[in-house]
Amino acid sequence: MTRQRAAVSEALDRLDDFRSAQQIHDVMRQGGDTIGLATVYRTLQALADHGDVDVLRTEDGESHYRRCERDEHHHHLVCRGCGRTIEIDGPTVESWANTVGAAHGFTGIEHTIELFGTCADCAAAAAARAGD
Amino acid sequence: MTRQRAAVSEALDRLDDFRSAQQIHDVMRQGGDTIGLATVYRTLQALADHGDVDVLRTEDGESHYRRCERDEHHHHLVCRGCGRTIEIDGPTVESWANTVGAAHGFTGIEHTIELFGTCADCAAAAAARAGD
DNA sequence: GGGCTAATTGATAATGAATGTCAAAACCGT
DNA sequence: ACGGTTTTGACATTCATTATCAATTAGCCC
Repeated sequence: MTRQRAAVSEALDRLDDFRSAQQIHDVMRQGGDTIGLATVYRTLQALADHGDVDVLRTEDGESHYRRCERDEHHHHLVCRGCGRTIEIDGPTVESWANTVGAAHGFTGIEHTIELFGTCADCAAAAAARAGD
Repeated sequence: MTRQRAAVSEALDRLDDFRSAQQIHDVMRQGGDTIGLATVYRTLQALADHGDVDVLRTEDGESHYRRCERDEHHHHLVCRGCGRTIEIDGPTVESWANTVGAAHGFTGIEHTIELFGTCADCAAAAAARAGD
């Protein structure tokens, strides 16, 4: 463990929604950390491999990272408006995925599941704006 | 409809698994079509917007396209070995997604679900190789 | 602490998918 | 065929990510 890796980990603790590697790098520099962009990328990837951060591929192909709270396999429900993220587990989908895969003779099933929606706060805000 | 758009559509008919825009462009050129890369990108995107092709984001951030067989919303089960793709629908997951979203006060739920596995043929081939 | 070796860092260059540009070419109703 | 609009495509550009590699640092034995 190096100073830089610890700093990335700390930065992730302060942030609580998905951010790109570059955003994390910017935040760290503004917070006074001296760290190179390449190192941020490397560290985030290492953390992701280790299962310490969640990775989300945005629609335009960027990877966004976020400290994950739980160790087990899980998915996300992300608000389109504010980016608030809720970690969810789904025994239902896990078994569904395996069943569907097995039904077609597939083994070693893995799955990618992400949910997007508008959270109650953002929906209320949108309604207020529309009411003006 | 122009000659180029028709050609892309035909190329997609011949291909039956997910290919990148560049691969499709290459195949077309080798097949004698005269078409620019930019046009392939534009056409694929238009087709995707129209729901005529499925888009899959690979792990390294590339978009892969494939003619889709059914009109309704559906997901994919893709073989890691040979790329064979099976289109699946999942009333189970659809309702699960909405239920989970609603439970957290989210509205307008959308979801991304992809399944990956090893198909029976590829599993058999792997077993044969291991047996040597 | 001093010294040693291997791993890590970071400025910069390179990569590569995807998009913007814009003049030339193709389309279409008349 | 004609004029205006749309589309095309070679090329340049953007931008996230990865490779490079010399300089720095971590880990460790004494």
